[in-house]
Amino acid sequence: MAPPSRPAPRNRLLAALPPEDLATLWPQLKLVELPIRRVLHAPEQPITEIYFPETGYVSMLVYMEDGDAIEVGQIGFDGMVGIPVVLEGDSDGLEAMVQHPGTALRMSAAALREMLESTPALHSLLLRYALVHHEQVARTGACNGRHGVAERLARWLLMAHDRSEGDTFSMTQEFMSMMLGVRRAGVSVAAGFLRKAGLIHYERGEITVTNRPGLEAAACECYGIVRRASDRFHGQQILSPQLVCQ
Amino acid sequence: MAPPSRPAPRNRLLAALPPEDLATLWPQLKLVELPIRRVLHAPEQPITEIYFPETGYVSMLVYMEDGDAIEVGQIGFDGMVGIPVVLEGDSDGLEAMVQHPGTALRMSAAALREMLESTPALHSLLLRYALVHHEQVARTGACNGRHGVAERLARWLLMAHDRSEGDTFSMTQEFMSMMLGVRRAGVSVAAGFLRKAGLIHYERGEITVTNRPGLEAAACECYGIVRRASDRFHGQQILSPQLVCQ
DNA sequence: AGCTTTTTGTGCGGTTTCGTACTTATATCC
DNA sequence: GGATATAAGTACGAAACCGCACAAAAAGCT
Repeated sequence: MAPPSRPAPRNRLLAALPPEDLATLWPQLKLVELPIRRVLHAPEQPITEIYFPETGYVSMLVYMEDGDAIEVGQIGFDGMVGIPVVLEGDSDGLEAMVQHPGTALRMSAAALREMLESTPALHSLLLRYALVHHEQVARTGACNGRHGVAERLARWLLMAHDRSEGDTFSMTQEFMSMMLGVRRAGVSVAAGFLRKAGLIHYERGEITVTNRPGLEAAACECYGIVRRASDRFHGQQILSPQLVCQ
Repeated sequence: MAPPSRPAPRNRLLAALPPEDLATLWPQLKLVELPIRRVLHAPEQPITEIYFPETGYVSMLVYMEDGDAIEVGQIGFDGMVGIPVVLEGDSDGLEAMVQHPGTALRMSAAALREMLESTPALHSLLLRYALVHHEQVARTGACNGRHGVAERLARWLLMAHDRSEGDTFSMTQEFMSMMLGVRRAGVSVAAGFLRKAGLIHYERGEITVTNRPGLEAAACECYGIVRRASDRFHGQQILSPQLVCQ
């Protein structure tokens, strides 16, 4: 787990940095594993490490009094985990939990704070990312209030697909029901609907997207809106095939 | 509408600035009216003016394809309208609409951008405010997904009460139903429930909070969580009576 | 092989909310 | 004063979702 060698990082924020800034940042970064369900940041706890995912992704969760949680955002290789540090805070009320295992480049929050002061391009980039993420959270919250389970499930699967490597990823219905804030039985019915329509295939925790355009049609508008905002931010860089729209 | 004379502003962000920074900022600020339903920022449109409300407050709204909207945040004298500018963006996907009329100190986005560079205390303050607001939006979104209409209405009334001057404010059920993203008939029933419980009184668009502790008990936990996060941010400054917890 | 655990499908009654519509009461306008 | 517009209460069938429970199938463990 020594500092990785020098090829361009998969993380799109790091990849968007000017080469000289990336070189300055590099010694601070350490390649770490993101094991499934690992909590990277707990609610109201000081954030000491920040993460730039390379593969896999992280869910931002709000916990309710009754112990139930609901997802309000996802962060994969398109973002960073630890936005409160960029906003000069120590913590926030959200939990950051690994949902799809993978790897990330990690650095200490203290080192990031220093870097932000000395590296204007990094500061600007992360602030603008914070804005894009804020839009994602706002839209997700609105979607929670107004769209049905099947539409939201389709949207959620598309978001997970975007941040996965292939068309298949591990995910139980129990987990999905937690993310969407609904009953597992509700997910079972909605997922059955999507499967009968030939959009997805799944079996004991392994989900495969078999018809992505169809899934996009089944999802609510919120998927496309958040996705386009993210694409606009990341600009016209070369994207992985499944991240290219339509 | 010339620059106002020099007493401490009601806006808590401005009031929290070091006096010398406030003095620098002052010439840029202009006292303006916030007429009800005025759209300060439209979705995806460049933000040219930012606002520090003194009285009244602004709703942050997400619009759906079908034209319906839902509120994801409120900004009153505890905040600023125009967070995307602080995050080095031009716009976001939200609409900022005046919900309770009042006044604000306004400045151009361009002037703010300059100030942010030359005034570290302002920059830091507004970034930390952006974080608090982000928490509010995240929690509101989670609340939309998991709590019922009556609980959310109680929460919403408390938030409106916090940002109003007295115990009475203007608000039709039609408007509330839009904010909560539910039917007007649903608000009618929920509001009737709160009235029968003696918590509020209302009549043709005039709502009065008659039992605030009772209303707090009727609301979901989300009110207190967001409120405490805001109080923590604003620190131990002297608060207006109705903003003091319990 | 036999047991346990995990994952998924399904059913059912109850509750909430929706969509829509109709009614009543109060302002406002001419 | 009468017409019109606005605000609010209510009703009712339909739909979505909940809580719960049980069954079946697959995977893992001893």
